[in-house]
Amino acid sequence: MARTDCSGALVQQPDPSRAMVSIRDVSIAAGVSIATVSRAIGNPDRVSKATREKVLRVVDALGYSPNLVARSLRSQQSKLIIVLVTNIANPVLSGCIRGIEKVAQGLGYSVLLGDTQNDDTIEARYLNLLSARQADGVIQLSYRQHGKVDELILSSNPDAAVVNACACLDAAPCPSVGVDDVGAARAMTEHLLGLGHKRIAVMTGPDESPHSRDRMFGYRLQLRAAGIAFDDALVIRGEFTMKSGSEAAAKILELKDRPTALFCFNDEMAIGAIQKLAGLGLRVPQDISVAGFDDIPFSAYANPALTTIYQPAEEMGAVAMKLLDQRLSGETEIKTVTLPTELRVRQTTAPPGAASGAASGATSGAA
Amino acid sequence: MARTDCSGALVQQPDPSRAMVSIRDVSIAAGVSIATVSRAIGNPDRVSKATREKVLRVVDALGYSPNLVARSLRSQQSKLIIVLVTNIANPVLSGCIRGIEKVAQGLGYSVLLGDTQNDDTIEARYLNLLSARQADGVIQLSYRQHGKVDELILSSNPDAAVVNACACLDAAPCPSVGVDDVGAARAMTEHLLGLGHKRIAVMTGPDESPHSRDRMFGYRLQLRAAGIAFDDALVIRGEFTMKSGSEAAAKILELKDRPTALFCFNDEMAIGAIQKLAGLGLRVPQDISVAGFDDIPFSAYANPALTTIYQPAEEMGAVAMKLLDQRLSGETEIKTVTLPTELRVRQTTAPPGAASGAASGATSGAA
DNA sequence: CGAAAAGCGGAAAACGTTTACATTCGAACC
DNA sequence: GGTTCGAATGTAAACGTTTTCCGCTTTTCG
Repeated sequence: MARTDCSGALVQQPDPSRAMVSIRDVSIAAGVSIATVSRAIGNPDRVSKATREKVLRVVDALGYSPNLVARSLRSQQSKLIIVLVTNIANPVLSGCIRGIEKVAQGLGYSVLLGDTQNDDTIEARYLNLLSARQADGVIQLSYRQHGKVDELILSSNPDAAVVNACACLDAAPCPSVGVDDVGAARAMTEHLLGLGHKRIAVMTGPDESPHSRDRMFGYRLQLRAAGIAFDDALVIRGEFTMKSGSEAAAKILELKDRPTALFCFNDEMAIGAIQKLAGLGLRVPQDISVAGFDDIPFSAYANPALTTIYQPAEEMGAVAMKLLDQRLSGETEIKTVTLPTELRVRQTTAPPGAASGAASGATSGAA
Repeated sequence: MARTDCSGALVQQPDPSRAMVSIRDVSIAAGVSIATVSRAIGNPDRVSKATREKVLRVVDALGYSPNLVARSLRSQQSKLIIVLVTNIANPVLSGCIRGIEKVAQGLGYSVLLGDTQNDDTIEARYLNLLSARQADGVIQLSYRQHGKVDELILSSNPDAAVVNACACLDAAPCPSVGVDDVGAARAMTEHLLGLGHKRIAVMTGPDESPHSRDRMFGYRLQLRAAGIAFDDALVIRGEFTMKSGSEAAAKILELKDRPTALFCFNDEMAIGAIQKLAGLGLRVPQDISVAGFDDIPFSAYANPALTTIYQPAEEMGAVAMKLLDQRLSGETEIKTVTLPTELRVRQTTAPPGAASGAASGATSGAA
């Protein structure tokens, strides 16, 4: 009897019996051997046209779809890749994931996402899928550096199909894609210096993070280039979250000679900081300029719109997936790709003590 | 020769030979049969203590880890589940995913994330993993209703292991978890009415979205309860994005009798709308109140902080995963779980024409 | 002390494919 | 017309497990 689903459409039921139809069923129904069915599907030129069509008709009629598990077992590859990410809610990382997925589609891979939550146990669980042959490769998408990936995979098997993205470029003994954190931080510092700021505070993430380290390095380099002495009192430590940015911002007011600009090492921090500064009666950018890093989607819509550094997240993901595919195809060279960032000047930065409201507004937020 | 990884640690190499070590290798090295090795690992009580320890020692020494593909083939389950999501960058959905992952961990499942980008082809690709036995079940996490899930899976196999989350509760012929959109929209409308607003505009998402439909229904219900006639001119259509919210906000000013409040059906829209309204010279909430829906993390840090409806995203994910597990364990009853929402009054809503700045500030954003 | 029961471990089938090798058959070549 | 070659298809091994069915040894109990 014909069933009607909730959308009201009349639906065919190719396979009335519950049991899964296998290649054997197809071979019997088509009157050929199992091998011929397999060939008709995977190597169409190895069977005659007549046979191929007959088989494909039966495949259709029976609603057969090959058991990928069996195929994996036999062919020793799963066409599955794992993406390890410390925090799926991070906009940069999720942009990167989207880039990975898009390229993976085209290359015939499915993407298994593992949210490690910065937990070694969970990370190890996912990596186990690699050694258990349930996945072909791994893209590591995170700030953590000495996790299980290094330990479990690369050290015991330097040829493992691992690629690094959105993390430090130099340390990992595997192909990587990322941005020039040092250069980008220099550009932002230069922008602030160019506006006339002399005392520029920075808000940094955890010391272990290579991003913290590299951005700090860029900041110091550019200060030196401008002949301004680095002042450790202007360094505020926090985490890469809005909450932490909000909390840490209070320390700004405690400084005796209050800085006129604040460079936060990511946008969430900056957004949290701006909220707290506004609550404390400081106007941004009139009383203090604030800059971020990442250009997450919300930054363009923040009020005022955030000056920040754009990272090509989606493109990083795309490149990472391509690198992984090359690796899986036998490429052994360890490539490192650096993608360009872009300074996006919006409304949170202005000359110190500027009477006029917003900055020149060169790049408006809402595209 | 001992290798040193980038972190400087000296690393053991349990398996110097490149080839993967199999259960057969273990059985030979331990001097037992393959069956015994399998039992020692999977059914520890079925072998003697002495044998078990001997085997496990060898397993350790050789660095053996079972081939999950072979195990899947034999045991007919992959311990993999697929999460289909229309947009991974959506904060509600990524919160939900996190909830799924947490529960999945505990139940021994790994999570395969599929970003469908609202594309039927991609969705079908992922669903194919189900029929190909590469995955055990699916959690559909999206607004789209008549996609391939209904068509391919449920209609031809009503018992398929599919669970719906964050979507409409009534239509899907499968277990679901979600919130009471109608009730939540009523609560928000009541809040605005309670502040004294008479002309409340709404900004809705695509008409196909069950969220649009239900939230609109709640809005109208509450208007009627308050004896206020529904005015179609106050309905602005858009998409659930900041960009769309920003664009649609311009229409507010074109209305002849300008509304004093704007209820956006998600937070992104509201954030986009506020940005545009501010740009047009309207102060929020003094000149116009704005409310959102979802309570994404940024809303508490927006300036001013957004009044909105909190959805328990992570908990929805957790429940969805539990429902799926029940389904996979043979449960056939189709359960529907509704989780409570919460009205979070922040700074973007105030009485119409209020001279004072912000609202009472009952619930401050930064927790 | 003998028989039944229980504990332990081995042999082999099965899961559903892919593919190397074998077979068949017709066509082409000398 | 016989030999050779190539195309088309079939046979069966292999992928690495889990698990059923047995048989052997040891214990338990009458």
